[in-house]
Amino acid sequence: MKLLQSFSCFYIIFAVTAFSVSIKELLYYFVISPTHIGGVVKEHSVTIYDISEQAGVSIATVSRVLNNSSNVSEATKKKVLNAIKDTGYTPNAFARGLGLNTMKTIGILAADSSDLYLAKAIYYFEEELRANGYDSLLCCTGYALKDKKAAIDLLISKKVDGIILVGSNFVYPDVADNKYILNAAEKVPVMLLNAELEGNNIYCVSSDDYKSMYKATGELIESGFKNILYFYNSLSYSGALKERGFRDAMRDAGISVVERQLQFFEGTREDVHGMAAQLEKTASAGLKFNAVIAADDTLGLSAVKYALSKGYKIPEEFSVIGYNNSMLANCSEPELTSIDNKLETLCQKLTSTLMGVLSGEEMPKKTVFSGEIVTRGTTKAK
Amino acid sequence: MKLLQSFSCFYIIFAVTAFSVSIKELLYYFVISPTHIGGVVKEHSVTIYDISEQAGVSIATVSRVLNNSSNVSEATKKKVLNAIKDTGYTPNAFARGLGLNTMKTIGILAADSSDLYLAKAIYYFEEELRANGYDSLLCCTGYALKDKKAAIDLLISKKVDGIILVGSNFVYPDVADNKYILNAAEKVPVMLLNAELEGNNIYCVSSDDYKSMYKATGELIESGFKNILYFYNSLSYSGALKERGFRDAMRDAGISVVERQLQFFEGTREDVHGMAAQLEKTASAGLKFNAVIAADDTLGLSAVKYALSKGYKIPEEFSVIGYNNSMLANCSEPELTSIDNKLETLCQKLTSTLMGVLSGEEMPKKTVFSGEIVTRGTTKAK
DNA sequence: TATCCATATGTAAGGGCTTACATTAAAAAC
DNA sequence: GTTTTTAATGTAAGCCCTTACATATGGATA
Repeated sequence: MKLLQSFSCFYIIFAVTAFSVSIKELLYYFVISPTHIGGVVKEHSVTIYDISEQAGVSIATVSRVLNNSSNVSEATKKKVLNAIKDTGYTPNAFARGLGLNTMKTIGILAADSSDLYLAKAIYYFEEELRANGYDSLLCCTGYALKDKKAAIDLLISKKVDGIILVGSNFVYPDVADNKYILNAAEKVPVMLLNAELEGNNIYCVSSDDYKSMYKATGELIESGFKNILYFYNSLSYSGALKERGFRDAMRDAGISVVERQLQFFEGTREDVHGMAAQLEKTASAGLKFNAVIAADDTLGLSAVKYALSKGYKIPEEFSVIGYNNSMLANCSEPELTSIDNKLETLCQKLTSTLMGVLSGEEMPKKTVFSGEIVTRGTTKAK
Repeated sequence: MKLLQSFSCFYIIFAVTAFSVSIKELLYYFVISPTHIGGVVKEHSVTIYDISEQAGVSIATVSRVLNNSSNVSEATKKKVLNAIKDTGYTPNAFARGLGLNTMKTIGILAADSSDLYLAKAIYYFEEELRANGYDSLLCCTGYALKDKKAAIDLLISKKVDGIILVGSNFVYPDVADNKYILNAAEKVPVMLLNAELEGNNIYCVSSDDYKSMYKATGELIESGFKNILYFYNSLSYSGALKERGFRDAMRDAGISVVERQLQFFEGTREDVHGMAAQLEKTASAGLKFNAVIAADDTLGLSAVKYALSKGYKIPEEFSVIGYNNSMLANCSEPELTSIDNKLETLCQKLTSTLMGVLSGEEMPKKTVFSGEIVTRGTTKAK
């Protein structure tokens, strides 16, 4: 039996080679045919040609029906629509995109889409974009520069109509490092959330992190705290603003700041325990602090955790202010005072700006919203 | 001056119409040229033709270099790569996709990408997919059926190679409502995370939520709690499993359950205060409970909040178990015992299954992982 | 009735890429 | 030195749409 099979197989190959068809081609057609994908045999998919044939019209007419173009009689329209329904036809977005050079897609870049704040931003963007007929291509890049570059190239090759950089860590202090954004902006509009960068075709929407942090620090000082620790985990553009806000507020209050009073946390953004541990370590290394102002709610929460573990009375003996006013602020006990930077507003504004740019309107290159301190249990009420 | 302008403009139109160019065409070329997009004049973008010219080779060779195909001499390769670098060429993914009928893109559908758990899942998927050379098209659908349908159609017309449905709320109790998934699966493989559905080209990866909940309830009972409130906010597939796990565990322990002991929370998934308020209301309506088992960490956290507000000693007088073992579990004080359903493992498995399916391998239609109770401060250690 | 238009439909040319097949040049075998 | 093989490159067709322009058809206008 086995022998017979081999034989007949050989026979076929022989017969075919007589017609000068290569074995490779043979394999191609009979074995590794690319129409066999995903476990389903993809029957040659339905195209406008099939529709045009079935409806007895030209492909141009079909296309016109699909695009709701003018000058198609009701009768033909009906015929075409029926044919579409019968065949279950879906237009091929590639072919369309190739012709139109747009796929109505916006690339969204975020370092980490699971970060509470960024996730929220992505959600708002996706929602707004969809409402405007655009889709979102999501790329999470991590925090390394070269991955960000690669992701942008990829988005551009996918012909996105615009790029949104979610979060300030796309803009670097060193100007040269931002070249990759300028390059991208030569091809499509680039939108920055919570970061600023001058450049043609670059638009920025951000919250005034400097002012927010300056004000928050000021409030802590006013309510009697002088030994304030600044706790941060990002060297981003807005990170720098926040830090400056803290420093300036301290300086303006005549309080000097030693460097180790600014604590950088290197671990992951969710590691509440690690954060609390770092505060503990800092304290036992001799630094005295009875208040923490954090660049992020998670950091703020860890400070609450630390203070509770030390038995401090919050907010009388120990105060904490977080940043972003995320749901986390409601989770600790006492609840966390936090700076709300109006994320939803920012995202809406950014999207509408992008839409304006895409339709050729003149749009503001820079929009800044101011934040607001939401007072909860970790600071004294004024 | 104004007049002069008008005049010269008229002159041009006249001159051109003499060559029989329509006004429409004129407008097309001079005013609404589609090459003028996003405020930047999109110079006719670089194609392989430009590269081939500059490198002095054929387009086929350029393509071969781009695809790392065999049989290109080092010398030509270098020439081509230089030309690419010089021109800043990026391949047009549409054209590529049109030929290959794939854009190496997977559609990710989630009801709400800002939900802590779903966001994490999306993050893992994005990461895994990228590692496999695929991109992610993200659609957030909300929780309404018809929006889910529309989103799927959209993804299919964008020729995604597969679809991942993140979260169990894509599968409905009523079989007829799931037709839309079966339809999608006729075109591309559909992957379900934390849900199950029989069907050709549908693959499910989930955690054993029934067993986890059964076990967790059992532990609460064993440590002496009988008045357990089940707190949930989702009527999803896995939601039903969890509920059954709870009910069966109670029944098997000989404890009868009244319906209002199962509390459904209708508000948003982040509204910790609303959740706590509902527990408060339930208690003051006369239901006695000294333990809460929650279908989600946020719900669990709200129970901790409630218990603290009542002055209960946790975990001795009041115990809580959450679900998902998210970062929230580390945020409360005491920290929340929670069920870890191995999200990362699930996502990895799901992605690798999808990759297998896409390359034509036979893959398991259903994979189930069991969860694990991570004991923290809201339950007594065993 | 002859002329002109508006409306409805068709024809064909891209758009940028991949790839089977054809061709050429160089190396290996004779 | 001639023939065969192999490696390197080129040619051209096809992927499925959109749309400018050409054509056909009927009705309104002169």
